[in-house]
Amino acid sequence: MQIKDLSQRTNLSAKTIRYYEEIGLLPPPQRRPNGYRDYEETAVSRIKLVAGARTLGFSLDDIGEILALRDRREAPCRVVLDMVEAKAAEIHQRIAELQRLEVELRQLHALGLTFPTDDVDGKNCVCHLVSERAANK
Amino acid sequence: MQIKDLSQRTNLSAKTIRYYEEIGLLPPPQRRPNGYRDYEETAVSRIKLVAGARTLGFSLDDIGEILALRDRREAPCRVVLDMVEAKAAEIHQRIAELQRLEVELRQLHALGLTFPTDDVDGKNCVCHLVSERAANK
DNA sequence: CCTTGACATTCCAGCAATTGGAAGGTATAC
DNA sequence: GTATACCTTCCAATTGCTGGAATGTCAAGG
Repeated sequence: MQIKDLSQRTNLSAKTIRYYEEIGLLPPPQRRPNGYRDYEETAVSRIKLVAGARTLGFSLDDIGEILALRDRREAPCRVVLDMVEAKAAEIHQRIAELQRLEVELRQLHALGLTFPTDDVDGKNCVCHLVSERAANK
Repeated sequence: MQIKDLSQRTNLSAKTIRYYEEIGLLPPPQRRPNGYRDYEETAVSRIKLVAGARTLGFSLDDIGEILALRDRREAPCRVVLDMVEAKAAEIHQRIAELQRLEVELRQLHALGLTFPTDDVDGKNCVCHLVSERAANK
């Protein structure tokens, strides 16, 4: 299987697949006499695991850990389960932060509307409000 | 004013301030005879604007735009107001994405718990579920 | 006078996860 | 022979810093 085929079957670009190989996530495949990479069927499932984990928000580092377990013939399921839980918690927290930020932006916008919009020095407009944030936070 | 003083008054590291200068967000300050940067009072408000905008989630590119307006003596308030609104919308969308992701992670975790945790080949455990995501999304 | 410490300077490298492009080789069809 | 669609490697860019190395400056204290 050429890299293009693998790419199509996993929805990852050939570029990305080569990159994963470079950083050690994928074992270097056999090469054809012409130097082309020649993948076996097993590469598909390995990459699918990587791609699936990526879309769930896991870092390549995390994924490397999972694959390392599998390569040592230890079942990674327990670890993956824990990681999934941790990632959910992490995202939960990230959401909370972003929600706070959104509220703040909306408030800033509302307040900014009550100010003139032609204040070059920013002494009395939304820009001033932005500047003042630095000190308060 | 030395860079350290400026750093303390803006809560940005000296490293960061130098970096901002390097990418053109801050004008190169005067130098003392010994080569040290010597800032004027105006630098404080400029950096505060940058820092405030950063904590609101704006990119340095966005901020560069704002500062460019100000430097041309055009009031940036209108533009900033629009940017604030756009950023709020952007974050709103990001939150929605993350919420979908969190739900998915929680569901995956719940489902994964019903599977054995000692499946090395990943044929029947949470790992398999992760792999399958790639094809479906 | 010398040393110590806290400043300052520049430049180089690295993080994460790709992506883009250049420069070149190869395989297949027409 | 040539067009095209692959393939290869390597280098650079993205974003926003941060760390470290190597070096210079300045003030205080013994």
